Amino acid sequence: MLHAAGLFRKKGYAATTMRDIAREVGVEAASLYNHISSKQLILKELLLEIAQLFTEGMEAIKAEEMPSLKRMEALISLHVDITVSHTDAISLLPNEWVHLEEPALKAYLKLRDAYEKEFRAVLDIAIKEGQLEKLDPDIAVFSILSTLRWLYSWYSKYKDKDVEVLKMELIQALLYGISR
Amino acid sequence: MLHAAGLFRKKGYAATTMRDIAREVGVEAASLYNHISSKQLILKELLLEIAQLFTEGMEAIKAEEMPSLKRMEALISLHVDITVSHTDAISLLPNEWVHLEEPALKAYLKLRDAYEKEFRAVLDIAIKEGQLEKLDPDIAVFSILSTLRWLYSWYSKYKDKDVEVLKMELIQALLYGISR
DNA sequence: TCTTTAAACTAACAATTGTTAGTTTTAAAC
DNA sequence: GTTTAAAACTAACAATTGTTAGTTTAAAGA
Repeated sequence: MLHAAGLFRKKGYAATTMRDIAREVGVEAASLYNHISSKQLILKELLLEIAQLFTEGMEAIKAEEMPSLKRMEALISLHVDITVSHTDAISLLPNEWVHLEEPALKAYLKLRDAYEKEFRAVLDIAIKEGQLEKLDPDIAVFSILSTLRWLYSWYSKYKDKDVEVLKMELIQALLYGISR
Repeated sequence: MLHAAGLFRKKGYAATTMRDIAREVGVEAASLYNHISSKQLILKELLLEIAQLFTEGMEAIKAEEMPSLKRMEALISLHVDITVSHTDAISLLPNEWVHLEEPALKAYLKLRDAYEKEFRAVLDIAIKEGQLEKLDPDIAVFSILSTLRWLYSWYSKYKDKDVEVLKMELIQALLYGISR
């Protein structure tokens, strides 16, 4: 599973063969089927696991009582935590989900869209409360999420970076950089 | 070529077959070979054309005399212009370049790395001149480029948006949002 | 109208794909 | 030491892949 994630990241789902994965594991391709029932299922489990982590993280943050700006900070922390702990798998979110087949595709998109909607809701409140510069919320949410989505590739080059420092710097750049 | 770009974007290079492209064009797969000599060459031409556009744009901006902050603005405009005029092809830059074979791969990476280096140099000067908040330049360049890279997917949802307005908003969010 | 050239077609190829069937090995439980 | 179950193996399959060869059609120039 971890081997597959690394290969999917490096070559993409479609270009990764079961024989590639098997070679990485040190086994013949057919032997993989004693452990998983299809290539497609590997992708599904990887993507839905990450999506689940985000969904649960969002639930926890919504449940806790705090100012909306602190909520934004918590969301950024959440992205950093998942990126650090699941670097390969999270790299599949931006693009490889297109290879999901139904019904997994619908399930994944449902989680993703719900997450984005809630992310945006938190940002909207922060803007409405006047805690962030008055700028197009569309642009703001897109800009912040772009950076957080791409974080995995940046993090791979700075693996020794302290995670808490990274969180602070991102919070600074993405939130307080544009706060008044 | 444009058909191929659209399919590569939607399904990825590896998962797009020559028969897919042919169907889109309204022709049999073998007929494509009267016009291009291989699938790989389509990818190479698409990616290197975009890389060339960025390289030339950077050249032009470097050649002109202006304050470093205006230079950053010009770079953002460049990204927006290329994104708007080549939305499908630019979507291949973040991931699909991994399917380039040598020697095209080296050529592409050379252009990309040179561009990023020069982008970073412009930002460094702006920071050194005290025109931008004092923050980790690594994070700043990563954050700005992430947003600009993902712009194509955002733009696809807001195709009717005025391009000049979009440029201004992005400049505001990415630069003056963090200026002092 | 005839010739020529570009571009379409059909048919097929060799290689690679995900996956299955059937068999042998490994290793833990008794 | 035997039994049992998990997990490896070899061999093969049907489908799909990029691409080539050879042929027919379309269209433009003479």
